Amino acid sequence: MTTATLEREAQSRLAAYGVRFTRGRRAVVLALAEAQGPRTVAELAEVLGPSVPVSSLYRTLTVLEESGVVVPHYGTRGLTRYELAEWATGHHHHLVCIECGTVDDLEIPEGLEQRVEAVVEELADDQGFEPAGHSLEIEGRCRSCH
Amino acid sequence: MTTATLEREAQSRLAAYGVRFTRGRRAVVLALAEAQGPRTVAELAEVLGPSVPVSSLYRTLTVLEESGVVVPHYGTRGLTRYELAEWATGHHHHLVCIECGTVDDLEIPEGLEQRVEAVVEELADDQGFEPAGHSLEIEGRCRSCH
DNA sequence: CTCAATAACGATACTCATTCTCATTCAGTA
DNA sequence: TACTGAATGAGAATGAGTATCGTTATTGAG
Ligand SMILES: [Mn+2]
Ligand SMILES: [Mn+2]
Ligand SMILES: [Zn+2]
Ligand SMILES: [Zn+2]
Repeated sequence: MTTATLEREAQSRLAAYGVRFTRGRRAVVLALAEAQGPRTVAELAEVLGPSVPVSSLYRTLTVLEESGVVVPHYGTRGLTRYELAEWATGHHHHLVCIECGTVDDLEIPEGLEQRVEAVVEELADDQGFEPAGHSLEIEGRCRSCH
Repeated sequence: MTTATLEREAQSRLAAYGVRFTRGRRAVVLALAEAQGPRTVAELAEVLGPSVPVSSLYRTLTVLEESGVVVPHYGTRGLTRYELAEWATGHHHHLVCIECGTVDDLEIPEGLEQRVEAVVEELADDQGFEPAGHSLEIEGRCRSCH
């Protein structure tokens, strides 16, 4: 997805939610587009510098989440991470380092993906659970933490 | 697994880690054994009552985690949950309610489990990642939150 | 273009889950 | 029983995340 398309889509979702696509919001969306996995507020603050103060960063991420532009990820100790929603990234999974906490994106083979989805539908139904998505994460030690 | 076996195993792991299996630690292990999914400190405190003060509960869970008796679960906003490790529960997955945050245990068919494991090994290897486990979670709305 | 009206921003105070500290109590051993 | 390190528990400290509120930027009517 090109940057222009990404911006247009984000713009449109924010508009549908009834808010503007401001400079700060654009900066956060673009920073997340550069990332190879979900990012913490601290990591984003590092990349963005003082142009987006931390209090604004938190508020921006909340707005982006509520408008469906980003999704939160809670897979690592004590820290919430954010990434662009699946309309932007495509469906994918994660490698989570249990040592340093970094999270990287990961694609899995289409065949497995389809079987996972089938099982998700079936099991969820059995339990009176209304499925909205699934996450498959591989936990272990990343290259740097071996 | 019987309560007696569970206690013996927990005992042994704590001993290997060099600490005692005290009354408070036993109470926490048994409370987790009763649960149908990972539990927050607040939920455990509710069940355990004042016999295990919150500051002790946190410390106890840290010790149990370090000795391999319990594992943390970070799948819901802002709260860490704990459950008995897989040697006690068997390998399983979770249903996570995106509305109320409750998490329930879930078994998946053996066939899928094996395929997931095969893919985990293969993909992790490709990425120079040393896999230690995986988690497959179904997100959606639970019966009470439909 | 000017001027309200409204949205967004940013510094700061606050909340609350979790961790730390330290004085006290407990358990194992001689 | 007395000694000693482990464990406990009350409360203080920490820090990620949220709420507040005065200021600034954007919008659109006139
Ligand atoms: Mn991702
Ligand atoms: Mn579980
Ligand atoms: Zn790592
Ligand atoms: Zn629910």
